[in-house]
Amino acid sequence: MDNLLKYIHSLTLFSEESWELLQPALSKKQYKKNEFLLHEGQICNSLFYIDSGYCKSYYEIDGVKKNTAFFFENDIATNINSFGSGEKSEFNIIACEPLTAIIFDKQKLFEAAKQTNEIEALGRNCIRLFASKQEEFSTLFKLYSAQERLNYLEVNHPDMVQRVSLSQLASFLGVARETLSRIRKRRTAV
Amino acid sequence: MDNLLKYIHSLTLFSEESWELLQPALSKKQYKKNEFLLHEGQICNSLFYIDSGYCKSYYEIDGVKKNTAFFFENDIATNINSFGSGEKSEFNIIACEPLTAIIFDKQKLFEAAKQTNEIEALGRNCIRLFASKQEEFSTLFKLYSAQERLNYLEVNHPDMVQRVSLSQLASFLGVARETLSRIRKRRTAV
DNA sequence: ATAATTTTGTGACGATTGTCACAGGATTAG
DNA sequence: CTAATCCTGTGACAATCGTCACAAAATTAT
Repeated sequence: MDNLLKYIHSLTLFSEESWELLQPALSKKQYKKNEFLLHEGQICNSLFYIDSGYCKSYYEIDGVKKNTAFFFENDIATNINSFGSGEKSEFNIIACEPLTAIIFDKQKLFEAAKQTNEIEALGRNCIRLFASKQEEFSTLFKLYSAQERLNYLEVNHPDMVQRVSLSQLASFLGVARETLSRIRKRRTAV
Repeated sequence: MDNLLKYIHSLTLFSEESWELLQPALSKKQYKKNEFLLHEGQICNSLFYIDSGYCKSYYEIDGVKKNTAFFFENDIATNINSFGSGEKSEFNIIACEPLTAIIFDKQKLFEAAKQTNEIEALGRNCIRLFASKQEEFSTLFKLYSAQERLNYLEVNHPDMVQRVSLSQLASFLGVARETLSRIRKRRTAV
């Protein structure tokens, strides 16, 4: 739980008492590679703090998998829409490596948040960070070409480019695997 | 303020007392067409509830304006990253029509939220909705081609397609104006 | 009402991308 | 270690898209 506590302190003021009150809402879980954190059709009642390993979210449309996000250590993974509205998830979240997550249970988190303002603020900050991240990647597509998007990732998220395979990254960047391979070739040639 | 109150009630439980407590954080403002709600370089200390009219967010890169979002009646417009972190905004929000907004002041909203859980829940819900919307549009680019994206907007956001001019919409969809014109031609021909 | 400005449509052409196909390299399982 | 599987690179070709240019249409200002 050390990483999580550091993460929380980086976000907001958090007393030891709040930390104690938060405990009932938390549970640690190990996932094998290719194990689902969230399955299409499920309702998402959790925030997944990624302690080690990484996972991705993807839609499956006509049998084709399309990656929409990657979540690494110190990220919160969730389906924010399903989590908030109680609707079924339209996408999957799956471990790409052996993964350890600390799971925030929605119901228990809300109960804990009633008891102290700090937990409430934590929840709000997590959602806000999540929204910022979505905004960042959403913007990428409107501002930049495929080549510039790769460039952006290499500068701003080098870990992603290093850890995620080309095929998987291509899907996230919204281009064909072959295209990304050629973009990379063009770039390194320059 | 009628519209806002309805909007709030659609989101969360809200007593008359909370409504009273919220008032100091609210102010109504009229914007002319092409007036800025938020300017690049400013820190965003507001949530803008759009009462009437609509606005857009856009980046200006090398003199070229790129639209990243449109906000219509009953939407909340803001720079969620700047609002949360206090960093300067990298983009603008500008009225596309004469516009009436009800502005939530960050500082006063936080003070009000300390007094009642309902206001706190309202703030959280606004941010969550905002995150959902970002996620929705972010996903569009990873799942669909330009033509399919237009299709999606026509089905799921017909108001946007109707009210926003082709050139402006093209920028939002990440394609050239000419391309969108041709896509539309192709589609109506079928 | 008229002029000025903005928006849209379209042709031409080169650049980029998607798709199919296949081969070589890397990784994983047994 | 060997076989099977997955991942990556590349050629060919068609489809799509961006850019430039200009004219027509629509909107706005005077």
